[in-house]
Amino acid sequence: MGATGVRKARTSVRANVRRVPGPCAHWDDQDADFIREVLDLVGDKWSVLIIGTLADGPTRYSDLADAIPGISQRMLTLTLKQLRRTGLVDRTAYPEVPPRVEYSLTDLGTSLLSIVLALAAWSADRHAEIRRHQAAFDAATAPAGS
Amino acid sequence: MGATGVRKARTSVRANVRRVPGPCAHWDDQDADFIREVLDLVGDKWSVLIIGTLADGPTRYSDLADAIPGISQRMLTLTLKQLRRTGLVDRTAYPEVPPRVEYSLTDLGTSLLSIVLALAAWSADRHAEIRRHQAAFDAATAPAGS
DNA sequence: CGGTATCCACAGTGATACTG
DNA sequence: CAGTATCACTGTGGATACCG
Repeated sequence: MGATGVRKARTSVRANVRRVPGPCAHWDDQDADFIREVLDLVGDKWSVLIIGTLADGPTRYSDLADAIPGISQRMLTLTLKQLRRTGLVDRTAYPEVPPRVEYSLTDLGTSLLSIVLALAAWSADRHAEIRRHQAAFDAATAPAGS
Repeated sequence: MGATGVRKARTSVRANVRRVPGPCAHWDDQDADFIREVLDLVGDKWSVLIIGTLADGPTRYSDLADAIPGISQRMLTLTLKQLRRTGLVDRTAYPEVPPRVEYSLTDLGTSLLSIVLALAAWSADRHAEIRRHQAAFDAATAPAGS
């Protein structure tokens, strides 16, 4: 991997006592924006599903639609375009008739996939614990009323 | 870490040729739902910022509001509640006057933080590359018109 | 101080129909 | 087959005002 690590405190000597408008020790405002961008990209309803599907190899438009039940043509097209714009997926159109178009993960997309996989592992691992917390919280919060 | 790894192909022997309604090799529909839940949680506008700020240690409500410029009281309260419900943050109210309330990351929250940090590192690392792709894509897409 | 309640605007998404 | 166009709906989030 290349130069990893969130850029550290670029702003001179951050005093030992944090002055308020400094967001947190892990990233500065600038980094926070990058994270938000990636989160906006990946946090939408379909991106991760598409990336996961493409991880199996190049896939045709209609196969993607089949592999991801519930997605509309509109959202499939829109999300793919978004993903392409970010450089996460590639599009290859074969000038045949009937037309055939294949989408595939770029290296960038593959590198993101590994993080998504880590998140997936975390989700699966902690899912039960989360459910318990939710149940406990809901029980403690809404015990009023019938 | 406990039993990590996204649960693998529970559905008998998945034929070597993927039959369409199987989403992808990395997770099944069920896992996909878990991921979506976590993504919904973390993909919203403020959760990650709050988690990052709380990573520095227990923080008061008003300090959070100061540390995260632009957040409204409504969203701060709402997001904290959501985070609490999921078991990612703890709330401690001190029965003083004036009232004092501190929020802190739970172990669960801390474990998620490490993944978020990985994502942050990825963002910072690939940011320039992404920007290039976006610029190239936009140039190739909208060259028509003036 | 640490919230809650109400109203409103808008971006994201789905359904449907049409096109190259 | 692989999209695009249009419309309508809904959830998310901002502004503001009020409460314990």
